[in-house]
Amino acid sequence: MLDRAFFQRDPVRCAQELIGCELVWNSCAGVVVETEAYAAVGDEASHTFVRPSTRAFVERHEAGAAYVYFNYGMYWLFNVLVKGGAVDGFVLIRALQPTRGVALMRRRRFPGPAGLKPRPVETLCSGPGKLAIALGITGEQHGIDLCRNPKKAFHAGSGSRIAWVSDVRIGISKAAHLPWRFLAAENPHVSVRESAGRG
DNA sequence: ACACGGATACTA
DNA sequence: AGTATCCGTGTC
Repeated sequence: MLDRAFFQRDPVRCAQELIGCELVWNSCAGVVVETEAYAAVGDEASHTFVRPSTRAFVERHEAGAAYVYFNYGMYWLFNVLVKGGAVDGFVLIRALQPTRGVALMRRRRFPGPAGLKPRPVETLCSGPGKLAIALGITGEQHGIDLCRNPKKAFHAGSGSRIAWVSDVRIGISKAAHLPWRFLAAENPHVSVRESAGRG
């Protein structure tokens, strides 16, 4: 399980090194294949820029705390607090390659009677809203310590370190030019492929 | 292309 | 109270 020291560095470096790690969430798990870094200071796209409540969250929680928030009236988005390095911030987990609990993920993502054609595994966690549904992450887990319980934690990736590429952040209207999105190279489980000419 | 839908932080 | 905004997804 990744310890607190892992998250006591700057968010960009954490976002890079989380690629290839495994996120374990109860009986489900997946390899992190897409992340984005946000800085707590000077980053217009970070909640800390406009929300006093988020700035208070940074103050009151330790590195490795889960920051879960509700967006677009429908989706929970899962971040981890990074604190204690050169700058504080968050890493948004944007996509996973499922490794355990795939059947349960499929039930959560596509409830109701089992369809005649099952959705491909690449669609289960290929986005921040999708992976929260697939893992069962909600606001109930907001603020929990991800360095305490191995059943809700990041774990070092098995085998060799996965190669990542960087790209601009997506889905935001401000400070989107920063190359703070990181993806596992040529991985079909990411939300959006890297734009041309990057890496 | 568009609808879906709620928390947060503004203005007043 | 009313308004603008928001790190998204599925279907049109």
